[in-house]
Amino acid sequence: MRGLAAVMQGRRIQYAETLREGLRWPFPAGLAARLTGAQVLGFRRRAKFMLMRIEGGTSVLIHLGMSGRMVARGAGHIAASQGPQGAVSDARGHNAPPERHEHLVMTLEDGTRIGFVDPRRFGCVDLVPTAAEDAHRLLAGIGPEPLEDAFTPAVLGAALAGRQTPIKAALLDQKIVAGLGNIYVAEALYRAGISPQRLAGSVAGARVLRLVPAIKAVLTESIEAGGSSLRDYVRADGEIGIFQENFAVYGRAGKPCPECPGLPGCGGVAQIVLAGRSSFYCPKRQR
DNA sequence: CATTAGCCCTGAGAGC
DNA sequence: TGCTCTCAGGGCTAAT
Repeated sequence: MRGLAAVMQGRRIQYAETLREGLRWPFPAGLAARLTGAQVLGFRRRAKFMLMRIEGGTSVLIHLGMSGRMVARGAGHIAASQGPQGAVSDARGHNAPPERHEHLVMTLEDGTRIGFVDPRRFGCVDLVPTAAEDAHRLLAGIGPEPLEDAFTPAVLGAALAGRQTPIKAALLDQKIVAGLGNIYVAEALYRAGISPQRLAGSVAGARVLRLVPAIKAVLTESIEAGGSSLRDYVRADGEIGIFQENFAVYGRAGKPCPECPGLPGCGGVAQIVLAGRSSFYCPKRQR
């Protein structure tokens, strides 16, 4: 979102075009027309959704899903494309051929072209009145923002109390806390020394006191590193985030965790499936 | 109500 | 080289 804001905030969208009917859901009627000619007023984020305020009291709600990315190119911006499609890096403006899996294109007056690229099409775009952003059906009921001061051990502890589901599943539940995904849940639980299998209701006392700062630290550090770039994700400016280099457990099955450097009898990071998702943890450090 | 399985998609990598 | 199989930053919906 910060990358997009740097490119789009205060600028006017000269022309917008949808290149297919929709992604996860059909694009809202008149999306391209609403974007065309509108000035971009500002951005905010709620959970994993970006909200782009444009003229006319409208906001554009954007979710990148699993494989989505916003790509800015032309007018001096570095292309985010990679591989064989990299040849379009010096293409400018709206006449450039669409990148593979580019579904929505916005061209600014200076020729910058911003594309929503999403191979798996799990992402979504919708329009919502700016005055009622949080009333959108996809945002209603979402839990507290983990980086805000209001997210305290007391608040998380209350949300987890009585829950019989594994803490891993509870933290992925956006109604309990907003914006955590599979990677950051794994990393936060590692730092807090909590097993992903532990029942959520039993995460209390000292464990919640460790978990809340662990969540805040993981997210803050990753944002500072530009995010985590696995497979196809790149930021709007084409640079990749580098937080994946700091993963302690995610994707590191069998390798020693940072705190247990190859001790005899230690099998290293374990991988199990919880809530339908791969979970990585150190059985020695996480209880 | 709380929790889980299925499903929406394409692409990359592993194994044969 | 090419095929098949499995898995991947998410989250809605139906079933249990």
